[in-house]
Amino acid sequence: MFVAGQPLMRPQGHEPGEPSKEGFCNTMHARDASNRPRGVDLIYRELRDRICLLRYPPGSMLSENALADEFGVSRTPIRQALQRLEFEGLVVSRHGVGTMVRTVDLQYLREVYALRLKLIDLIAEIPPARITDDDLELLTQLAGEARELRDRRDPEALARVYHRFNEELSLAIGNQPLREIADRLFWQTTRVWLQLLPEMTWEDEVDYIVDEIESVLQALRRDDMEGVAAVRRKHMVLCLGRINAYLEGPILALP
Amino acid sequence: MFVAGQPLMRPQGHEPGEPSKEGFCNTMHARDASNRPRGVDLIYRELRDRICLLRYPPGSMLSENALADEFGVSRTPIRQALQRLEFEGLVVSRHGVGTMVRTVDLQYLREVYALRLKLIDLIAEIPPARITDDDLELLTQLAGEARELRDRRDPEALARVYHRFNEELSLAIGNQPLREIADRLFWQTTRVWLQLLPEMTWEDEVDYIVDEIESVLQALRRDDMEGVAAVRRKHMVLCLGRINAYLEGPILALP
DNA sequence: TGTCTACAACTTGTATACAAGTACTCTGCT
DNA sequence: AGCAGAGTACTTGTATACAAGTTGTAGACA
Repeated sequence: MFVAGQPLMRPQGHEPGEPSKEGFCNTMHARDASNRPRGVDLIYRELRDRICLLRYPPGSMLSENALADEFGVSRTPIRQALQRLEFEGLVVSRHGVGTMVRTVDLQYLREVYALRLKLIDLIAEIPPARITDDDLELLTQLAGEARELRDRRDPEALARVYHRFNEELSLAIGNQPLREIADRLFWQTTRVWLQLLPEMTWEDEVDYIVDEIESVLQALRRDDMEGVAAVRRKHMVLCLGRINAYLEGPILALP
Repeated sequence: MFVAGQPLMRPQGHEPGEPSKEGFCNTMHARDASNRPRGVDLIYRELRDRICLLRYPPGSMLSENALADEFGVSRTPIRQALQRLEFEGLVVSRHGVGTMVRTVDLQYLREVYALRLKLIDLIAEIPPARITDDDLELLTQLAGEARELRDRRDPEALARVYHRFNEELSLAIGNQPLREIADRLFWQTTRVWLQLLPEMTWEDEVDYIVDEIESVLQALRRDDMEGVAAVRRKHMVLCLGRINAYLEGPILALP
């Protein structure tokens, strides 16, 4: 059945026999030479993006057969990607019925936002990973891309910018399990803002995002992680306020 | 490809078309009438227990074919369970080689423990779920079971008691995503203590656990969640101290 | 017309055959 | 002896056929 290996833990380094990779990740993602995801991971990311960019709105039915045809693979890898999306709460599968993009449960959304607010403080307390000049450069570029969208209403593009912004900030989290958690919670909630964006004033929303990116950028230049946390907290609360205004009941009762 | 459903989120309640279930869970687990897991979920839990009880020591190779034979199913459900275990960081699969129970990475372990210590405080801050008398009764019983093990050295049984203790406390976490996160982190770290238990003094370890359960019980009776957090924090730090004593470098540099 | 039933057309879940990859062994040569 | 290389016996990953389940619909019948 199983071969009893050395029952001791590995003192430091990497998995035995595993090729040395920078940024050893718990859930290792398959990547090719150019560090781009491939295989099942590529499918997973593509589907996640489609869901979180509302190309698959909540309630949509996803067909394993159709996806298999589109990606040129069999149902097996598709099912793996969908199973992962189900673990992360973005879809739900039922035998004989189909796989549906989950609608957002308000109670769950409240709890996720309450948790994310708390985690922002935690992230600031923990010594951050090193920020390179390239990272700051990318953030500057993202702020520019967002600003350019002010005169061209393109919600999906704006959402994509925000996703990249979040991805970049995630890299600064100096605690790997916390980073994984923060990412999961982000993807669980990011659809809601985009869903309500048509009801908002476009220019205001662009300005909010530009302000958030630039404020974070300034704080990062000062190595002021508490400042980053304050900015993110402020914008999250503001965003929640705007969301609350368009929902029947308030999403989050602030403490 | 997909049918555009109602693009609005569901105001409250449950998934449309989903049978009303108490304790709506994000990652819904298949259960039969008696609320016991079945199918893939049963296999997943069984394998997770075997790994965390060290019946599959770190470094062991798991054979999909052997597991399929043992559980009387094909490789497909086995692979689903293993994939989930891989998401949660307990095993690692490599094409052409096999599926190995992961050894514990010290750096990752440090980060998980640091995070768990922070989350304990968070759990206390959030309004808890209601504790029933049945829960208190179960905790009392668990303390008794642990006490009985003082004269019968049975590490696996003691670990099982502690797992049930943690499972019960998890139910008191009033924030569902936080509960899921705390559970995952628990299963990622619980092997380490058990692994080093043979080096410890058996009676002392039993006493520690009995003390933790009973102290938590007293705090719960007072509805003192901050007290529960204090007890858990204290015991986690103590446990870390004992672990540090038997490892080359300290696992966690306490702040 | 309303209702109940059987069926057909889907869906996801499972079993199985095959492809791809790795590691070890045994052989043959230097 | 030492070493290179083909081959073999495993492993996981993928494709496909089939089983199980659900839903809507057509049709018989009251």
